Amino acid sequence: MASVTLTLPDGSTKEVAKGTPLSEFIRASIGPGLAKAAIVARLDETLVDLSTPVERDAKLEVLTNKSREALDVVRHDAAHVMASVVQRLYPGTQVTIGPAVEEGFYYDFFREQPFTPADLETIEKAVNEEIARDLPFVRSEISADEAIALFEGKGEKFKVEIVRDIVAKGAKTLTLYTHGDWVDFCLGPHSPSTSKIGVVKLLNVAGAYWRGNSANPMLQRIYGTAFFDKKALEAHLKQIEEAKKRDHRRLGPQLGLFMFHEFAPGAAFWLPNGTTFFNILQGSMRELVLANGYQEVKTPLLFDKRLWERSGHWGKYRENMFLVLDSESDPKLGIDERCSQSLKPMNCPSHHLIFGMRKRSYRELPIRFYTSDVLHRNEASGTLGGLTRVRQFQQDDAHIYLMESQVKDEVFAIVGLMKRVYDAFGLTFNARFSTRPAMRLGGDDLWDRAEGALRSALEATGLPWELCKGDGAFYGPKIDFEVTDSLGRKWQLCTIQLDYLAGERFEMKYTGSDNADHRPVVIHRAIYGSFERFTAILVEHFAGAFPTWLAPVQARILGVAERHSSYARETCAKLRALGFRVEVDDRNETLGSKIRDAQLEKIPYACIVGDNEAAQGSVSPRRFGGEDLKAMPLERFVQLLDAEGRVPYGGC
RNA sequence: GCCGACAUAGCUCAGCUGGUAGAGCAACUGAUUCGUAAUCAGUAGGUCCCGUGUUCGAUUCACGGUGUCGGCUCCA
Repeated sequence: MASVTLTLPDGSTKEVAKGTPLSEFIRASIGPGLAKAAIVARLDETLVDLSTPVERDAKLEVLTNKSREALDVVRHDAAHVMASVVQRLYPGTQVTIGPAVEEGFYYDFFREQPFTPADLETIEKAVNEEIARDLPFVRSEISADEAIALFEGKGEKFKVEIVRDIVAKGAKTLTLYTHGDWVDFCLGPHSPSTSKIGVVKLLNVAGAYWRGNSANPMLQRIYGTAFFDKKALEAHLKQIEEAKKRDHRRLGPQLGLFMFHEFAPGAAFWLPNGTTFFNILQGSMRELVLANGYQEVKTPLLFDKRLWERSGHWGKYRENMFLVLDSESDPKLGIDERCSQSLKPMNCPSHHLIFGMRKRSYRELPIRFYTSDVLHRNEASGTLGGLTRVRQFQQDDAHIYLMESQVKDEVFAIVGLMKRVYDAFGLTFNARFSTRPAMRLGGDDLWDRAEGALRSALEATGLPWELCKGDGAFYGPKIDFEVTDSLGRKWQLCTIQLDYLAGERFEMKYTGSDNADHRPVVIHRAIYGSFERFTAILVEHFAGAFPTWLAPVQARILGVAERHSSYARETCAKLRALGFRVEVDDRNETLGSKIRDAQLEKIPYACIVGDNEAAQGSVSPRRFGGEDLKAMPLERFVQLLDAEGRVPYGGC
């Protein structure tokens, strides 16, 4: 019998008879321990079932419950098991798809009646029973016709649609997986049997459109998660709890940062502490950009719709714009004809108008206009949520007008500013470089130059980045930055976009050294993204315990007894005069309870003042978290605040 | 916008099948004058989200609306 060679991760090689199932090979040639622990295997680059026969020379890696990819596989297993249970418990329910996702898995079902939380409990229990039954996952192949007949016979319209699509793409045979008496069409791989899954927890049920298209029927998506053992599941649930505690929607009002009201859905009220916070973000960004060649401008909030017609937004994004009704317009007309103005949803066109106010020289370039005006976008009601998705917001928005030859240096400079800002907050980030999409404007030579400039700028920064082929905007390539917060969650904050279209649309031009007119290239860029969203991320990143330079209240002076009030107030006044954000707590409460409140409000320093401090002109600061710095002269505390209170990226 | 859930005191939440609401914390008043995460006592606090309906009677049931939450779609 012919044999083939498998190369193991340690580099050793083993001969095996051709056609031997992997599981056999692992048991016989590596060890029964690993055979028992194995969940899936990687043959060369592909994940495969352990039942797969070995047909050719390959590299082999056996994945066990130590592997993240194996976890994804059993989560997919769990989705299958859940679907089988749901169809048994709720006859008539149709199945669609059910993949593993970042945190677990889901399965989309079609059923008229909604699943209730009680249903989820029932399903979860049944799923875990099914896991305990240790049913093997059995793989089989059938022809396309058989597959269609099979699912048509079951009345599974959605499955039939998927199968037909795959057949249309040229597939002749399809893979099925069966566990117990339940069968699904699926590419796999799956683990050997249900007991590999460990433990399943169902989390919630949500609506989802069939194939993600709002014109299609609404399905019910059941989200769940699976782990190899209970301990890991509990750790995960704890992590969800921790994230909940940090939720900016809860902490924001609690810390006096912001609130919402039903009279203005999607628009924040910035409370005193929040306004201070906002102003710190805004002021430090202003200092930073002004020190780096930007010019701040302010433009109207309300614009004639002709501006949006010129920019191209009126045709495509009118749905999301707040229109202003002309009071004298004819009520019989459509809304489009009755509105001639809208609140601005973005700053770019108004910056373009400033650029175009007069003839520009190449000597002036790059010109950098910075604005943090209020913007309005009429987002669909169902999408609103906290500060991350709002209708009214402000951006640290800038548009840079420059020659193509300046793009590389400019992008490099922007990334440098961004790095300074994100480093200050302890946010790590990675870049994604998006190149020309299929639908695009401009010739290949233009795109070659544009992508080349962006890429070389990125490479010059030395930051890691990944290529996203074809994800660019139709008017130019872009770089997206994704930051990772203290809980490991990723947020897409900003993009640097190259725009070759705006120059045309707004007939922008500058006179070059050749005394001829040229179109400038435009760069759209923001570092925070929006102040609202950035605030939300920072609140959750720091769990509300901001560093001294960012804290709305940097220190609170606590009198030990009421007779220390006047000294507390004097001290507070002195610190305020020096520009620090300080307040006094001279309520008739015990020191312990005042300390507790300062701690709950996450104020960086609680300064205790009593008889000793009043006599010596000192304070006894206690750091957030409990560290007692003991009595120190006020001047020393001033030095401390001064050092910690400085914005790490303010100015130059 | 779509699917589902939720909305009770400032906050966190009780309130079984319909009979006009309760706790803790916060607030207020008084006592207490205190040294690093909650001093004690008392008082007050409600359009049970809004509207309509069913009912002798609605916080509770039905319908409509608003907002919020979990998702989908969207995010120039």
